[in-house]
Amino acid sequence: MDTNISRSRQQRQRIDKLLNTYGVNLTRQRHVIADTLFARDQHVTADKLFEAVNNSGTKVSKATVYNTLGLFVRKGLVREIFIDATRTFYDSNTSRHHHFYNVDTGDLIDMKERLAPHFIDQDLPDGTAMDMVDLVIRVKNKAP
Amino acid sequence: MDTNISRSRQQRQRIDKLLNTYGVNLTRQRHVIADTLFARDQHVTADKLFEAVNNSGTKVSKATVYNTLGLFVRKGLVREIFIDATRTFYDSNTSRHHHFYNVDTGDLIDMKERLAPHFIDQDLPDGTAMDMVDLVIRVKNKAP
DNA sequence: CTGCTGTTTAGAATAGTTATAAAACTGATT
DNA sequence: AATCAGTTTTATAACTATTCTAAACAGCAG
Repeated sequence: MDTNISRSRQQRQRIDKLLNTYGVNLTRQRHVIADTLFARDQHVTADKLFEAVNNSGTKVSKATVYNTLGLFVRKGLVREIFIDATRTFYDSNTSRHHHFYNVDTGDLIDMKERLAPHFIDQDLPDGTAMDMVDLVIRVKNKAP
Repeated sequence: MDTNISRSRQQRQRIDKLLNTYGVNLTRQRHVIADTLFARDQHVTADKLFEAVNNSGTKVSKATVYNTLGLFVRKGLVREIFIDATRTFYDSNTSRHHHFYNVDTGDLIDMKERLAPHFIDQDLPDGTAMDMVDLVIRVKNKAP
């Protein structure tokens, strides 16, 4: 009966280590947020994460969820994916990959890396350096 | 002294034809909006367009600018480019091309097509068809 | 001319996000 | 141990981009 307790303890330590590695100070709020976010590889909106966090017992304000996600992005723990003006996803998988976005269902799906294009660092606008490649293939459901 | 008048008449006719071709009913508001938008190939935000339109004499509400841009997108006259939660650009050039976005300056720059990747229609998620490819290369200013 | 129908407009409302002021923490000093 | 200064974190309140909806309008039929 202590499997749950010991698993959650392990999980807690895993998160502690992760946040430390990326130079993020530990707080109660950040812990719950990270815990929920890194439970698995996922694409989540700030709002959905806010719901999930607050359903898990601990109360955290929506602003804190945003601030924390912003911090995680700056520290490199998660990646922001802008789909449209009202849909920003946070990807708990930061490895180099791109996305399919289903405009009908709203699902964001990982693209196998081999499909992703390889870019040349030459030919960027003068005086600029590559920051990040944002590739989203918008797909729609086939009519049945 | 009638060069201006005749040019604007020509321009008016060009816009009339354009909107007709794409099946957009003509109204006073749509005409000013289209006139401003298609004056040249450009990347413009709804807000900037709203300003430009209202500086040119005719008063149009911001909601109408948004509604009209939405209509133009659906009809295929312009293309939406989502940069982040607070920045949606409308591109008056709908030909197949992609973009560089300078995160320091906020400029959106066309990418020469030959740099753009060529995608395969195979390997899309099951039951889906390609809708549109959104590729934005985020660049930052080189430190001097 | 009058009533009907679909379309267009724009004021008001909404939703996602951010700024700021207050709260909590840290850790040095007495 | 208590106090204080400085810093970090939180979350309320405010903001801004966008959309909804009710009213205005245009075009057609009788």
